[in-house]
Amino acid sequence: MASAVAPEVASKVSAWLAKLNDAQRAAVEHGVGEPGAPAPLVVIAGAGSGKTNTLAHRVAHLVVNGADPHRILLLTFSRRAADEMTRRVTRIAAGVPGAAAALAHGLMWAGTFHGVGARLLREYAERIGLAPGFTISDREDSADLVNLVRHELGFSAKERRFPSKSTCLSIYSRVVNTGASLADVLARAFPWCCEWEADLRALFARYVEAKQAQNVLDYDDLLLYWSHMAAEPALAAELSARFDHVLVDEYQDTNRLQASILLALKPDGRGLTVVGDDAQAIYSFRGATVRNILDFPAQFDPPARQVMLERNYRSTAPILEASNAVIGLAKERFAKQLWTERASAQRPRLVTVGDEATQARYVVEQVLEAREAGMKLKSQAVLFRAAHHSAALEVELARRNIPFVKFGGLRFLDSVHVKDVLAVLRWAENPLDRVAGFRVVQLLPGVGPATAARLLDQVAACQGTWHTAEALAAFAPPPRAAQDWAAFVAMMSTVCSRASAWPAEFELIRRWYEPHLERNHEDAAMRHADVLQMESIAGTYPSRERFLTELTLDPPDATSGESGVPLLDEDYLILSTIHSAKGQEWRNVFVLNGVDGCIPSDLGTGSDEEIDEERRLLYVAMTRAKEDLHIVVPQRFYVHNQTQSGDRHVWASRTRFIPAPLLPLFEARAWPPAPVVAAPTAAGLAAAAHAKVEIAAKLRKMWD
DNA sequence: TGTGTTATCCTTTTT
DNA sequence: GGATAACACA
Repeated sequence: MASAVAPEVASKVSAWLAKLNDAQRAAVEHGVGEPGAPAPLVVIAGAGSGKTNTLAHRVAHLVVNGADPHRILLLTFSRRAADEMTRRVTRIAAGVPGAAAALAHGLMWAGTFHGVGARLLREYAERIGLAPGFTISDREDSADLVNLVRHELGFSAKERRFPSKSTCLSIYSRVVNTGASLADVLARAFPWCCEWEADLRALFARYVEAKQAQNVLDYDDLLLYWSHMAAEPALAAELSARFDHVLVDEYQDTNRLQASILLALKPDGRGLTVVGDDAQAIYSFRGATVRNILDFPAQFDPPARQVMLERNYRSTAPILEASNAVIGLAKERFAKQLWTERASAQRPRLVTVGDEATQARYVVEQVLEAREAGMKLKSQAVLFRAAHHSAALEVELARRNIPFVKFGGLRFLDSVHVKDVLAVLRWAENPLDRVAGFRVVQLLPGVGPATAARLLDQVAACQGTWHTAEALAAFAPPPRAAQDWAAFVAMMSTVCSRASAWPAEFELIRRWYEPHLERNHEDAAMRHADVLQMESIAGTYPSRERFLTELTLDPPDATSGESGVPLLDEDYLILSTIHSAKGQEWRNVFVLNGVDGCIPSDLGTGSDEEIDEERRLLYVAMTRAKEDLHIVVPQRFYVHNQTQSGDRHVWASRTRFIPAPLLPLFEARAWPPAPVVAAPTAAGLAAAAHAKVEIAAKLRKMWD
C-alpha cells in the first residue's frame, strides 16, 4: 500500500514520522501497508508520553494509506477528547490531497462508548425491537425511576431501611458493567446491602420492565443493548464488517462490558488498537478494571503486539522523579519507568499551611505571582480530589475578582429548574417517559403524586388511539389545578404536535414555565437566567431529539465562577477535580489538600485496591504539571460531616502516599514563612501591646 | 390528596 | 451542610 503513495505524499509522511520517537513510530506504523487488517495492538503509554499525539498520528497514517475515515471507529473517554482527536487527525493529514478530502467531514465515528452506542442503537432500533424514539435518562432520572418501582413494590415501608435509590442504581449499574453476579457485587462492594439481595433482584427486574414499557434507556443500556446486538449472529457480521479499524483511548478505564463489545466487533482482534496506562486507572468505582488492558495481549492468538511509550515530554525531571516515586510504592503495577530530558533545578513543592483559608490564599498569591512573571492563568490549574474541596478557594478567587472555570462536580443539568424544562421536552419527545411526565404535571399547583399517577396511567392507556395532548385535554384536573390546566394543555399540544419548530418551541415552554418557577423558588431570577442560557444552547442543536440525546450523554461540564462563562479569549484559571483533569496538562499545577482523608479519601481506604486507586489519583494529578508543582498540605482541617457538637477541626497529616523517605524529592516549606521571632524584649512587648490597640481600632472602624 | 414542616440520612470521582 | 423522607395538618 505504502508503495502506491505518490512521492510528495511519501516525503510528507516521512517528515511527520521523523518527529516521532522509535516507540511512537512503531505504534503509528504497526500493520499499516501490510496485507489484511493489522494484528491487534496495545500501546502502554505513560503519562505525558505523547499518547494522544501518537494515536492521532496512527489514525492519520491509516487514512493517508487508504483507510476510509467513515469506517474508522475511535472510542474516547469524553466527547471533548473525541473532538480534540478529530482536530489533530485532520491537521496532520491536511496537505495530503486524498486524505484531506476524505477527512473533509472529520471522523464520522469518533465519540464515547455511550455516544456511539446511542447512534448505533437508533439506527438498528427496529431490527432489535426497540422503538427508535427512545429517550436516554441520566443518572438522576434513572434513580427516580428506581424510586417509583421501589414504592410500587412496597420496599419503602420495610421495617428496616431499604438502600436508597442511588445506592440501588449503583449496585445495578455495577452488576451490568462488571458482568459479575449480584451476590458477588454485594459482597465485594456493598456488604451492608447483602441482606436485601432477593428484594434487589426483584427491584431490578421491575426496573428493567419499567424502562422497556416507557421506551427509556439508561446509560448502562446503551452498552448492554450494543453488546447484545453485537453478539447476535444475525447482526454480528454486519456490525463487525462496518468498521475496518477500531481504536480505543484510555483503555485502562473501560469495564468488562465495554471489552465484550470490542471483542464482539473484532473477535480475532485484527484492526483493533487500544491505548492506555495502567498507572492512571482511576475509574474502578464505575466498574472499570485495569485487567482489561493488562490481559489484552493474551486474549488473542497470536498475542497482541505491545508497544510501550516511556519517554515523557511533559514534565521536568524533578517532577517526574517525585511522581515515579509515588507510583513506585503501589502494590501491583506494570513495570515501566518514565524518563525525560527536561532538566530543572526546581523540585516539586510540598507546602504546609495552617488551614484551608490559608491554602486558598497561598494558591491565589502563587498564581498571581506566576501571572506577573508572564504565565497566563489558563496555563495554571488547581486540582482536587472532591468537588467541594475548592469551596474556600472559590470564595477567595471571587473576592479578588480572578476569573476561573471549574470542571467536575455539580452540573448545570442537576439543578431543579433545568431538569423541569428538560422534562417537558422529554415527555413531548416520548409520551411514555413516566419520570418526565410525573415531574412535569406536578409543577402545577394542586397536582401531587396521586393525581400525576392517575393522569399518566390514562395517557399510557390511550397511546395509539389518542395523542398525549388529547389525553391531557380529556383529563379532569383537580379543582385547584383547573385554572392552570388550559394553558398547560395548550403548551403541551403545541410542543407534542411540533406545531412550533425547534428551537422556537423552547421559548414557548420557557414562557409557560416562568410563573411556576417564580411561585416555587425564592431565587427565581438566577434560575431564570439559567433557563435562558439553556435556550441559547438549544438553538445550536439541529433538533429536539439531538439536543436531548447529546445533552444527557455529554452535559456541559464546566461551571464558571463569574456570572456566565468567561469569553473564550479571556484569561481564566482552571479548577478541576483530578478525575476531570485526565489527559490534560498545565505549566503550573496546584494540588489541594494533600492530606490523609482527602487523598486518599477516607471513603476509599477500605481495601488495598481502593488505596492503590487513590494513589494513582495523586499520580495523575502530579503528572499534569509541566514546570511547577505545588502540593498543599493544610494542617488544620474543618470537619464537615460531624454530629451535633458543631464546630470541630481535625489535625490532618500529610498524605500517606508521600512518606518520609520520599521527602528529599520535594522542597518542603511552610507558608506563610514563619516570622523571625526575637526574644521578648521590653520594646517588643510594647510593640505587641501597640498592635492590639491597632486591631481593636480596625474592628471598630468596620462599622463606621 | 396536597403541602409545609421537621427529622434523618449521607456526604467521591462520571458516561 | 444539603437533600430527601416521614409526619402532621389543611
